[in-house]
Amino acid sequence: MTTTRREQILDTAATLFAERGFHGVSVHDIGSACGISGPALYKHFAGKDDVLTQSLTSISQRLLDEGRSRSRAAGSPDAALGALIAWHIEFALSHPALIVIQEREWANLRVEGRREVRALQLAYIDIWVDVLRRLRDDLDAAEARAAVQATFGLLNSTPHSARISATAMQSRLWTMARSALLA
Amino acid sequence: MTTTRREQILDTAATLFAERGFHGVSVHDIGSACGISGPALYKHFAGKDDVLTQSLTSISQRLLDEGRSRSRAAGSPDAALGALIAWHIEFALSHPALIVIQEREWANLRVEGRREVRALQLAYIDIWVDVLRRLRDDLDAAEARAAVQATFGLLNSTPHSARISATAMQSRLWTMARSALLA
DNA sequence: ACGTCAGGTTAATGACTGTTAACCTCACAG
DNA sequence: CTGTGAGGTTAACAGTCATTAACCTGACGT
Repeated sequence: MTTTRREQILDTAATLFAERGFHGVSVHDIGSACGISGPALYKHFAGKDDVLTQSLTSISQRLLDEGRSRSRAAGSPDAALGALIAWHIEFALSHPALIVIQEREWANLRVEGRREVRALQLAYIDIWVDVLRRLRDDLDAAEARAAVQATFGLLNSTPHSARISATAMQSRLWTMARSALLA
Repeated sequence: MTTTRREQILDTAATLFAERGFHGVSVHDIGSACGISGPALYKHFAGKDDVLTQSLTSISQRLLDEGRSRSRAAGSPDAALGALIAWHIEFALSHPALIVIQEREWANLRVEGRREVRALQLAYIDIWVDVLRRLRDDLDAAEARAAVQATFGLLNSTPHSARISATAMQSRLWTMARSALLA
């Protein structure tokens, strides 16, 4: 695999941020975990903030793109909902650190980046809301949005538990999310 | 209301920790938000760590005590589950900052405090697991625990959404949690 | 052969951190 | 009265932080 230094930094920084929080990690920590040391980070990023910003935007973009594509590919609203749930679970299980920082560290972004990430997150939510409301005409937009965000909480809980096998967790979360949304 | 300075510090510190994370808040920030300044905090706590520790243990203790009492007071496993869900929602909706730091900042505790908080959290989870397994004999202990933690994720998501009225949110979360657990 | 430049290095910087020390004030028990 | 202790204050501490500056190396196009 051809991981550039840049990607390596983003990866290890995400892990460290997930463990100790943005302010709990120093640039020395990040560099050190990459085999380089401290200020070398500035050859690839404008600063520590920039590392977080790039992480969060790339995560949000990826969730959005794949979610949109899988939802479109589905034949029915019901299939689309199932596909969205499966995709989110797949991502959360394979990238727990990214899920953690995406839901916890966006308050540490500077205004510009925060707006961008927020917009991407809202677009992702909207995909879910559209699909859900096609299956539940009793929900108005605000209620549907609340239900979707609650479901994200459910699916994003994996990093905090994870005692059973990945496949068992996968199918259990899928069932729980589906019945929570359609209840 | 008779809020002592000590309680005031715990309260405002919890809010600040929830907003910017433990390392993102200085003792000057905390004191300043209380109308006192900086080192005055040491007249009430052994240090910054101590503030977080006291916060988290008191939160976990309170969740556990009330959860245990409400679960015992219920007439049936089904009623007990409903009561547990209602209690957790009630707490999460009225103390969003406490919910946030309880699920996010326990890694910043020193070993002793971390063990204590972890034990309280596990005891709380066990109450839920016992009730759930009385209703679902198809779940082994590990699966039930995973399901309960996923439900916590769902219920704890309120601080990140909350656009609809409290009562609407309350009943929606209740329904979602119940059907997720019993699916 | 050679300049250039991407990607490292260490040293230095000023700001900010948690914590301690030394001092002040005032309510109030004796 | 008086003195004592709870609950404040500011000043000073050693460390750590993100960031910049100045310098080094080696691959590589020409």
